[in-house]
Amino acid sequence: MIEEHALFCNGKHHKMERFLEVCLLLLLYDEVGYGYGLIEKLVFFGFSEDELNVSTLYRTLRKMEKEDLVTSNWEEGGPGPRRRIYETTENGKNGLNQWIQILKVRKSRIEKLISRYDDLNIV
Amino acid sequence: MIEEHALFCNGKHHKMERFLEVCLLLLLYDEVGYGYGLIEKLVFFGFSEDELNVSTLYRTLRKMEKEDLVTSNWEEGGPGPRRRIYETTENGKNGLNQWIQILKVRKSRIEKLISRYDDLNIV
DNA sequence: AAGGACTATATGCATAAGGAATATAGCATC
DNA sequence: GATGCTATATTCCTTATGCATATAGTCCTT
Repeated sequence: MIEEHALFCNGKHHKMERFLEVCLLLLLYDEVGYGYGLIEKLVFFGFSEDELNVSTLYRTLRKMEKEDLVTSNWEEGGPGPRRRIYETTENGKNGLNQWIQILKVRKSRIEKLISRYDDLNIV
Repeated sequence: MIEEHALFCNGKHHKMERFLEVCLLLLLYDEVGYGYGLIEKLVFFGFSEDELNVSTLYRTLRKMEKEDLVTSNWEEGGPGPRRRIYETTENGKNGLNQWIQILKVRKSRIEKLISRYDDLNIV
């Protein structure tokens, strides 16, 4: 019984499409960052450290670089392993603006659905 | 320039994952429905008639039936082509309850992101 | 009644997002 | 120099979804 429900709502497929990408654009808007370090900052947006997939993060950053939303450089000196430091491009900043509009639409759709659900008056 | 931004935010990939599925569960919660007819009702949730992909709709309904979230029967009599009439199962109703919780989380994440974006004070 | 328009459902092909596992490599510390 | 940690990268796979196309019955018009 419970297992069936778990089956329905299980897994990791509750991410909003490209939401990670938008979070990254926002985090990099006014300060640079690197892959591993960004993970901690993503907690702010509700990503738990184990929920967030490291490979997804790196793949996303590289993809965003290809699309000229961010650029990267290897860190000069510094302790520990080398870090690839990312920063947002102008193009990325414009893209963020547009994504915010899209997210507002998403939000209002969710609100509509929830309020209609509440109207059902389920016991 | 504008084209590049369009490139970033173009296409149809701004759907929330499995959002359609949840809308269908809600629409079928207290009254039955069939594929084509559900399209009109989905407008309520922000799906424009051309935005909504018909094949996606039918495929989604069939998938939900496989997962025992809905059941279907061919309509008896009635004018026009035969319709496959869907209704929600108990399992589907429980699933909806769970999805609502997930959507509340999604919503709060979006809100957090938007408010942080507003804090940037972009001209 | 033949043709065309419309309703309704279904399927094959392709792409994109993202998870799991694994690989590589430098640095730290003992 | 062996072990463990930090950091980045890649391969394989599944899922969600769009586009195009197929099928078939009904209705309307001439």
